[in-house]
Amino acid sequence: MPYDPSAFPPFAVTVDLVVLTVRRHALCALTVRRGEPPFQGRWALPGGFVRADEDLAQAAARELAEETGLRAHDPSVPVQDNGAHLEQLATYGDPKRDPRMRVVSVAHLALAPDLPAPRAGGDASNARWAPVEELLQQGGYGRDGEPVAPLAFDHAQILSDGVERARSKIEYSSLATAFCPPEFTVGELRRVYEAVWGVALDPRNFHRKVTGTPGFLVPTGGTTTRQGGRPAQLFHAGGATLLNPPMLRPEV
Amino acid sequence: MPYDPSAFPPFAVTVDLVVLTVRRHALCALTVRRGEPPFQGRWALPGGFVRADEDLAQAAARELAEETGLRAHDPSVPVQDNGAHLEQLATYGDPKRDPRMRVVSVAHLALAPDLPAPRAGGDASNARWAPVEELLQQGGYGRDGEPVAPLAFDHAQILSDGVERARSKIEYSSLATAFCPPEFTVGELRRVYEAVWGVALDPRNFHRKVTGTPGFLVPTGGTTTRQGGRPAQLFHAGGATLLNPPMLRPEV
DNA sequence: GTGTTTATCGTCAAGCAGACGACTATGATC
DNA sequence: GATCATAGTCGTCTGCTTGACGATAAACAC
Repeated sequence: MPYDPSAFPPFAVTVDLVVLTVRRHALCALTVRRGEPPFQGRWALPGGFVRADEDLAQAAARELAEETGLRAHDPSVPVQDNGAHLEQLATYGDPKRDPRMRVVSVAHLALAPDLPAPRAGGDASNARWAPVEELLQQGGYGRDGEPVAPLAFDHAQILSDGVERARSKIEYSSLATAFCPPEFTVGELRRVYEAVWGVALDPRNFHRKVTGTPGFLVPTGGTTTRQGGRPAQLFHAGGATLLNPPMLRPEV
Repeated sequence: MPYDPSAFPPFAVTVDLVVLTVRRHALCALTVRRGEPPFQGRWALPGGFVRADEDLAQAAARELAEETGLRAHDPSVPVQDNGAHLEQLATYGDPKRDPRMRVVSVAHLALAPDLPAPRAGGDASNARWAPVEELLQQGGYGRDGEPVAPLAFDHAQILSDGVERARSKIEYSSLATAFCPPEFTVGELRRVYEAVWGVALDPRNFHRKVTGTPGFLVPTGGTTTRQGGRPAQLFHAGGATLLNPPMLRPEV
C-alpha cells in the first residue's frame, strides 16, 4: 500500500445523530426539516460536517448540543446528571448516498430523557420528535392520516440501526436509565422498556429483577405519586453498567 | 446547517482490518510490516484507502482479499463456505491519529478459519499472524524474548476493540463457527471459545449447550479422529445466527 | 491388555424466569 | 366517609438452565 496523496479521492466526513427519547409511551427520534436540496422539505436526522480540528466524538457532542442543548455524558462518570448518553453507532459511505458528492457519515446514537421542546439551531418549527414507528414505516400514514414521507438520504437505515442498537443494548446494560430523569421509579423504568421494546412486561417480575440486581438501582429515600396510585420509591442509576444476567426481551 | 462545499476540510478515508483467527490455541491477528514512514518497520493492521467508487464494505472486502485471499462472506448466505465473516467495527478519526494528514479510518472486523501462510500483496515476509496477547501488551516481551514494539498509529486501540467485539459476540451468536473449517467437531468449536476467551470450559456442559440449541449445529453424518481419542461427530454451522439463551462467559 | 485421550450421556442441586395471587397506599368518585 | 380505580410491592410455585461432576465409549500408543 504505497502512500500517494493523489491516489485517494476527496471525502467529506459528517456526523449524523440518532437521538432517541421516550415520550407518551412511544420511542421517539429527533428529526429536522431540510431547508435546501436535495430532499428539501423532507425530515432528516440532525448532523453536520466534522471540523478540521475535531474528533468524531467531539463533533457528535457539538451537534447534539446545538440541536438539543444537551451535554454529552462523560462515560467515566455515573449517569446521574441530565447529560445524554452518546456513543458511536456505525459509518455509512455508499458512494451514491449523497447525490452532491462523496460523503461518509459517522452516525452516533444518543439517548436522552424526555426533553422540553427541541430546537434546531434556535428554529423549533424545523425540529420535532417523531415516533420511530411512524418514521420507519415505508409509504404509510401517520397518526394524523397524512402520508409519511420517508427520511432523507439513507437516514431511515441509520435510524433503524440506531433503534435496533438501543433495543438490544438495554437488555444487557443499564442504559435504559439514560431515558429517565435523574430520579425515577421502578414503574417509570419499566415503561421505558415497554416503549423501547413495544411489549408489556409483568410489573412484579420486572420489579424483582431490577431491584434484585446489585448496583443497578440506588434508592434515594424519596417517594413520588406522580404516576398516580400508591407512592413509589425513587431511585437513581447505580454504578453498574452491565446487567448480568441480562433483562430478557420477551419473544414476539 | 447550510451546505457550503468550502466549509469542510479535506479528509482521507481508509479501511483498516482486524483479521482474527485461532492458531495453536491462541487468538491471533493479521499484521503487516510498514514499509515507509511514519512508523516504518513497525507492525500495523492491514488497510488502505477507500476508492472513489467503492462502498466501505466493498473496500474492506477488497483489502481482505488482497491480504489473505479470503472472500468476504455474504451475510445472507449461511456460513458453510470458507468465506470469512466481515463486519464493520468502528470508525477512528482523531485529528492527530496520522501525523501526515487528516485520516478517518473505518475499521472492520474479519473472522477466519486457520489459514495457510498470509500474504501481504504477495510478500509473505511482511505479514504474519501474531497472538493478540502479545500485540496488546504494552512494552512487554514476545515469546522469543524480543521486546515488542507497539502497533503503529492507534492500531492497538482498534485491535483491542475488535478483540472485545469478537469476545462478546460469540456469546450470543453462532459467530464462533466462522473460526472453524466448514466441518468441525464440538471439541474444535469448544477450543475456539477457549482460545478467544482465554478460559477453560467444561466439555460436557459445552457439548450439551451447543447440541441442545436448535439450528446451531447440523450433523454431517461423518466423524473424525483428527484430535485423537474417540471419534467425534462432524457438524457444520446451522442457520441459526442468534444464540438464545446465550453462551455464558465464565467470570474471571 | 493397559493407559491415555477425547467424546458423549446422565445426574443432581442451585438459581432464575414466567405466571400469578395477595396486600398496600394513594387519589377520585359517590 | 365508603367505595373504587390505580399503581406499587411482596410472595409462591413451577419449569428450565446452568455448573459441577460421575460414568461410559471409542479410538491410539505402548
